[in-house]
Amino acid sequence: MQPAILPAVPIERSTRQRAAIRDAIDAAGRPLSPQEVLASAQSAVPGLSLATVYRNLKLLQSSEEISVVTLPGDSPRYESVRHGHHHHFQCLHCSRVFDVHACPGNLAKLAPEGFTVDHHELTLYGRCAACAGL
Amino acid sequence: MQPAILPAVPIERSTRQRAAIRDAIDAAGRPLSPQEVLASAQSAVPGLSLATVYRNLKLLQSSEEISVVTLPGDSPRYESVRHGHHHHFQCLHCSRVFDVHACPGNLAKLAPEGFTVDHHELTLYGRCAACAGL
DNA sequence: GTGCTAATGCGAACTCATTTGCAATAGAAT
DNA sequence: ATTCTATTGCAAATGAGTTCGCATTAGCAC
Repeated sequence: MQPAILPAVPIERSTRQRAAIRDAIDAAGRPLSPQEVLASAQSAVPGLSLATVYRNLKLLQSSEEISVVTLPGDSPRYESVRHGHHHHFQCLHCSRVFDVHACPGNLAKLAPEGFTVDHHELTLYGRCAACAGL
Repeated sequence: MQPAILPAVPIERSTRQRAAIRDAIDAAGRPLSPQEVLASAQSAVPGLSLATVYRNLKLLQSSEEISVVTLPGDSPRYESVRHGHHHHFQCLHCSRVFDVHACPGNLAKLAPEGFTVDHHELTLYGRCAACAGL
């Protein structure tokens, strides 16, 4: 239940697989699912396995290069850490997730009396630009 | 991927179990997990099983008495349908979910160019009143 | 009360994302 | 080139949540 406190552990070696995974996430500009990472990184490393994607997603989190994006009712996505506070948009048609660099802000006051707000997650749903006409 | 279209199917019989489950959800005033429904409804029907809770959660959804609340990175909760548009608060300490009857509103404009916003989900995180001092 | 069958309780089975064991491979320091 | 061991690919295993098969129980119409 206690979330593990992950010190920024240095990664030991540099491998083609890890580079491909890192590049896929950096290049995407949006949070990717493990499957999406696999598909994208396989164009650089065809034999790449899903287990390696998972292992590296965990390593890259430990080294604080990527962060997890959790969405209501869907499995986690991963994105580069550089982005500051922002939210997400999920397309109802293709299920892809995009960044939304805006925030309604000042949501603490929405909570009931006696509740303390620490942070918040906002997810917009609709059609992404690519799926708009489909 | 296509969400099943559930017609409001009438429930055939009324049982003690179903009544207890319905009452637990109605009385809670906040979305409950299947386990919470079980625990609460078992005070009325001690022998109640989790399978029956799941079966009735599904039935009560079909009959449009309850709706599902999905949260980032957590399993679904269930609540009475009567509430209108609202959001949720999850306590970081006890994991319970509460209703937030407020909405920042007008979020469609936050989406990127070419994106269409259909609806949105907002989840606040922090300490609930009961866990404030813990 | 009788009969029909929906609903229940139990445990086993399933789903799906994620993790792990293990032998083989390949960074990188020497 | 050699050595050491982190990393990989594969397949099997895990785990949490949810569903299902089946014999039994219990609504409800008659």
